[in-house]
Amino acid sequence: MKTLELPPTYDPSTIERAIYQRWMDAGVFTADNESDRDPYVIVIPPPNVTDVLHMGHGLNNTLQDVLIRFERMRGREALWLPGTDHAGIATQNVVERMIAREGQTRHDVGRDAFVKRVWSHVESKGSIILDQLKAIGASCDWSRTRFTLDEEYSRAVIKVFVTLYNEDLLYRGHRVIHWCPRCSTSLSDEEAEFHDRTAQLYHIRYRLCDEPKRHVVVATTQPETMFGDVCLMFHPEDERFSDLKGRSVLIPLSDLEIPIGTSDHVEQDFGTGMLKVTPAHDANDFDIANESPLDLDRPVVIDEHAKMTDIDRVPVSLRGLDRDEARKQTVELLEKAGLLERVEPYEHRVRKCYRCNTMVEPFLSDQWFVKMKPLAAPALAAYRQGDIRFVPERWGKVYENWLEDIRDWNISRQLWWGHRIPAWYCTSESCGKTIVAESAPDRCECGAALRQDEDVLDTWFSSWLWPFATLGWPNKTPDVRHFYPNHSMVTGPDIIFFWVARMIMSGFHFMGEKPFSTVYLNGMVRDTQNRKMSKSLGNGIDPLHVVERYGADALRYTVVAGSAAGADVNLDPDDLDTSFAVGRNFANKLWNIGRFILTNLEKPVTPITAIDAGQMELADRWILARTQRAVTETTKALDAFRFSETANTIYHFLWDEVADWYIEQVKPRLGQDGPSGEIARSVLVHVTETALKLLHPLMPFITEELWSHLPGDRTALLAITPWPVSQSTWINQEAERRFVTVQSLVGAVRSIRAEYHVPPHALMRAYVTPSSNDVRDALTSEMDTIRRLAKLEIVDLTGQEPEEAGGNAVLPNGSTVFVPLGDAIDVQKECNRLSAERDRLEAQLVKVNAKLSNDNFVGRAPADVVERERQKEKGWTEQRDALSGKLKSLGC
RNA sequence: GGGCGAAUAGCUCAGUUGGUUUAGAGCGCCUGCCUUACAAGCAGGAAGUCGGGGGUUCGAAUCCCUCUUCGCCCACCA
Repeated sequence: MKTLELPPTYDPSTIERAIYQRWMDAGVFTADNESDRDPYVIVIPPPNVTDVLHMGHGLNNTLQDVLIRFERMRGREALWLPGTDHAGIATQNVVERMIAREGQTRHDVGRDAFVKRVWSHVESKGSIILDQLKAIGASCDWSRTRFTLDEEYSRAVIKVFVTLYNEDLLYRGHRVIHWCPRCSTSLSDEEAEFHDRTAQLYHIRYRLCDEPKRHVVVATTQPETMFGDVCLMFHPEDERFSDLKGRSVLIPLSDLEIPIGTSDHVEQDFGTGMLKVTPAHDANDFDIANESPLDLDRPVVIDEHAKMTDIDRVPVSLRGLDRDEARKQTVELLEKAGLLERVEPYEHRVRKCYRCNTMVEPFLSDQWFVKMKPLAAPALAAYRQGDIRFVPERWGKVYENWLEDIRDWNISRQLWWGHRIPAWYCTSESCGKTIVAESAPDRCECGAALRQDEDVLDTWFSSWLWPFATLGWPNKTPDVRHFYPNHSMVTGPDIIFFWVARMIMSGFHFMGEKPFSTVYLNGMVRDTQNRKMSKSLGNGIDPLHVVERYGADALRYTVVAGSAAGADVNLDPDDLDTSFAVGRNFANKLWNIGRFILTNLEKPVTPITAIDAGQMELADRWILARTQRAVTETTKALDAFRFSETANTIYHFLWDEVADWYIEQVKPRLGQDGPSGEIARSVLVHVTETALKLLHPLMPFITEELWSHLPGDRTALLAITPWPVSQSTWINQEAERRFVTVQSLVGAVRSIRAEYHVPPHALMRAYVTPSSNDVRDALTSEMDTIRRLAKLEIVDLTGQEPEEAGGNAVLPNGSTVFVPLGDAIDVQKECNRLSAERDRLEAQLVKVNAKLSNDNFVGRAPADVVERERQKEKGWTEQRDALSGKLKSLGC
């Protein structure tokens, strides 16, 4: 037996570190790929190496750890695979900002030196992230930690690129993509996020060449792109313009002649119904120009720095200007020339870079794309067949809609930090061959030298392989065989498109099987104003800070209890005491329960299995039954990903039932030598053990610590102790019912004492009229408990009440309680209370009577429902009659 | 333009397929207690026409319709 002494206050900081070390020393997090046990695998959504973790990670990783610890205790071979993401643009931006402070750009530093610089930054940040995960108790298998730019992982990424290319699912295309002028890279559709914005809609006059007095008005939000116009288009059925087809107009200011054509894509109702087509600066215009029978050029008038180009089409005074300045000056010039008809405010959406919030520019360039339609098909089918399930379900629809009209994925980025694209171009102009291969060939077949593509891959093009590349794929490793597919994926709904959907696609394509079967989408952590927590808003909460102040368990409990069914969790960054009070208080309560038990277990404890159930008291049978209910409910809730329900179930079991009732009941028994004491100690230890097991996935540190102090052999860690099974033999409805009677009697007496302000230490008498023999037996067997907890000297069960004034109450089962008050009673107050009570009962009786006299109800409702209503009616009638009697006796 | 979500006590939210609920919890509030595990505690208590309106049903916070207010996602009306 270990020490029975615990420090009076719970100090998480010292305990948590030591406990984590014990888990590591015992190797309980390390998964065995040769185990006979059923695997259970979660791969971590790899945090970006750029930043330290925030509260959102705190929530996300706590939920994963809850699942992993639960399944580990259940006997599965649990693997939680940790790692980090190189986060292409985000990380490159951070390091660029660092060297900008030194007055340099990445081009000054040079590619190799810059990448080296990023690596050293990443190595320092990456270890902080892993330490943070350990601090919140994450039971990851650290021996399998991965990074998306690891050598082995990179091989998988390159292999995937080459494979898709050879399968004709990946190609180099020339088209208009989203370009971030600040990051100077292309972006995928998902990376260019929409933002609402009020802009100006400029109505511009284009003069007709063959009829100079007449002009055509075109509405646009971007007049500066007009120099890149190649034609105007109207809808073929638009009669307003039917005479214009085949004629031509002059671009204002540059006086370049462009034709007028028709296209189905033009909306007749928008603007003037006439569209300016600027193929190099609008993806739709690019398509329209491609489809058009007209022979159209694609002039570029805005460059990669969002400045006007210096081609002939652009007026000299505008060349080299930034896009905003160019717009301003273009509008002024138009106004001067009398070519601006009007300007109106216009609500629309613009796309911004998801990393730096800069407005993206449509930009015509060569990029690599993945053909997504063929990859999406099996991913869609799997969802529709129910092979992959989303929790909460609604996110499945979001996933489905996206896959249904998925578009090709631009995967090349004009960055230096990332996986270099494995494509080489022949430097001989006459040959011009492109070679895609896993390793660099020396020369082109034609003998000329080769030049590797300068670009790197989208960071998501590596993370979409995470569920299997982390296991060693493309090698057929034991890990791949044993741990694929994974089981649950726990992440945020904001990356369903970026990551979840693409993982499912790559899983089917490269592994022939889904990567995981359940996707749990946790909510966002928000502040009191419902804003996302972010660095820029300064409303973030550092998980480490919370761990230092209140402990990891308090943090974990708080976020788990607050996250019902994927709902957002609100926390106040300015008031951590309040935000984490629930977890902190519960941890403290738990600690004190532990302290009480340990200081009261000086006598030997008999195993529960050796106890004669026939000698148990009512309270023992009751708490054992409640314990079994807690086991069943907790297991059910965890199986269904109902995290907050799990938290609530254990909380109320431990606090309301174990602490407030059972411990109070057994206090006098624990030190006794006879069977009553022996049983109390035994049951208390059993109940505590079970509660600690149930709570361990949520609050691993404090439960492990308390576990180690409990009597018995504690060499085995709680983390790998088998999950409690439901023992139906302990379920005892009779005991539960009877103990409720005891609870309600004690409660009723306490209530009467409080109402009449009876001094707390004054002993009183209670006269009870039991409504049945069952109630009488229950109260008789628990007489001592009732006397002690309700501070009574006499409990009279004869049903004979003395002729004096007193307070009374009716128990839920219809029994009545009368407590004489002597001089303390306030007759008027008591009369008011009783008549209010009777009125309430009358109202309820009216309702239930109506229900029961309704043939429809009696005939059609299930028999047990009807029976319940009858019982209600009976009980309430008795209560009402009893009250009437009381009122009369008080002379009201 | 489509789609989704939210609205329940002063605050933050539970309420799983309609019926073991006279709608719950935590915080806050009121009353009384430093009862030798815990004042981060104990006991008792007040507080809600479940956003408005209509419907289905024997029965609705729960299902349907509609309106109002907020939030999110998607979409080639420039």
